[in-house]
Amino acid sequence: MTEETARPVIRVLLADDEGMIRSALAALLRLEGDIDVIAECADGLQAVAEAERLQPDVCLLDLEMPGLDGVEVAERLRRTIAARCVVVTRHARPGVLRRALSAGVAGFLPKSRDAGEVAAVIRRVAAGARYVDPEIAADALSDERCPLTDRELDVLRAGRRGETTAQIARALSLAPGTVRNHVSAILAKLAVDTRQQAVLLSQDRGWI
Amino acid sequence: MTEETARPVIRVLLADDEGMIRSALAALLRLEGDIDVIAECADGLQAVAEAERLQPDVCLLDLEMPGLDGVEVAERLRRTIAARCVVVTRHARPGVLRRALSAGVAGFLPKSRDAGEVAAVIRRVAAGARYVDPEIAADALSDERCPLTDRELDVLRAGRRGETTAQIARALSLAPGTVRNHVSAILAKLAVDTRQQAVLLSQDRGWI
DNA sequence: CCCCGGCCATGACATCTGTCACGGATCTAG
DNA sequence: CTAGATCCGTGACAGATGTCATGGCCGGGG
Repeated sequence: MTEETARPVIRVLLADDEGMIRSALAALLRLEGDIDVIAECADGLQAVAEAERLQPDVCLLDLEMPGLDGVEVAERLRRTIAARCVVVTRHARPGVLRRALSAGVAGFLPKSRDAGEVAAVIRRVAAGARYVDPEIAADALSDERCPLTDRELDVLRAGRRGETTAQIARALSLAPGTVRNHVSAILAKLAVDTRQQAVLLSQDRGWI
Repeated sequence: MTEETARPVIRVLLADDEGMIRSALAALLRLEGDIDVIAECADGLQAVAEAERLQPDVCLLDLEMPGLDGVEVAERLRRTIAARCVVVTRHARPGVLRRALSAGVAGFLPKSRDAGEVAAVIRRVAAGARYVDPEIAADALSDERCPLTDRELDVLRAGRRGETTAQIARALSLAPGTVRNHVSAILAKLAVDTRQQAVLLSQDRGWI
């Protein structure tokens, strides 16, 4: 980089629970002259803490992390620091993208893309632009929004591990019959036959 | 590398369905003087075809791939070419390790490890040694084997997406009552309450 | 040989789950 | 205010699921 003033070093925080990809991305980014990886985090809470401490220019956040996921991290950081966030995800679905954008995320990149693109996206985002993967963006335009009501999503979430009706009812302080009713509505709306299929479909779409 | 004769270049085939980690690993490995990435594959079938065509020294295989998974690829290659295989996985469970070792895999590395270790493992494996992640190996020694019978595993697999009893019965050419009986045995053995919990537990343990 | 243990398969029965019709609460539009 | 729409909560009913007892089939000992 010959023009340090025109292109100052971009300070990047990296968060991904998968050690191999985290370290690989960090190594590749460090090869770029204008990018400085100042922190590597393995979960969402750590990412928030380090970001608030170090005030990076850009946060590169994996979506799937224990504790807080990438979008939740971005949402918290929006209120406390000025960093711009890029969310990277394995399962890039329109629902997830919508969630990310409404959390103020500046970049959205599926892990199916080449690692070489990451540096380019970081530069664009650091320069104030937004970047959304074109393919996902196209999908998001012509897709169906989640047809489930809030309470139905609660029920689905409470039963996503195969919990029994009685357990869900206890967790949400409802009568078992009410839970069954919600489940019934969910199955009808999603046009599937069992709870498990409803859970899989909703996870696939990024609704839960 | 000053001694090319003592350390000839290791020809590596790389297979991972996640483009970002595949390209990142390829880029890092190419920085090593003694490693040559000769192929990058996105799924198991492609990996088998390319391996048989190019005869690599080492195959670095992701476990989770569409089509054939990493262990299945290793199993096929064992009979056709001399390449040694390293399996890399996100969910490193004792059951998976056992499956991998009985397929003749020479190296086993979870994705929680640092990307820098990959090159070292490739060198050791290429030199004829075996490498198994010490942490997983320790787990594998003191663990419980799958208590389910073959037929019970069939039923579990056939119902892993939330299929209905009737659908499972049709898929396996059984009476619905028989399927319910197997399911009942599964739930008792795994000490869980629903099919979905049984599926999740078994996937977690690497049994299906 | 016969018995035993494991696995697979089946039908009857009890329980759980999904469906339906209903009432109450809240919000919006007219 | 009232009508309509939407969502939440509930109980009664039918059908699917899980449990149990039973029998056939094989392979390994006594």
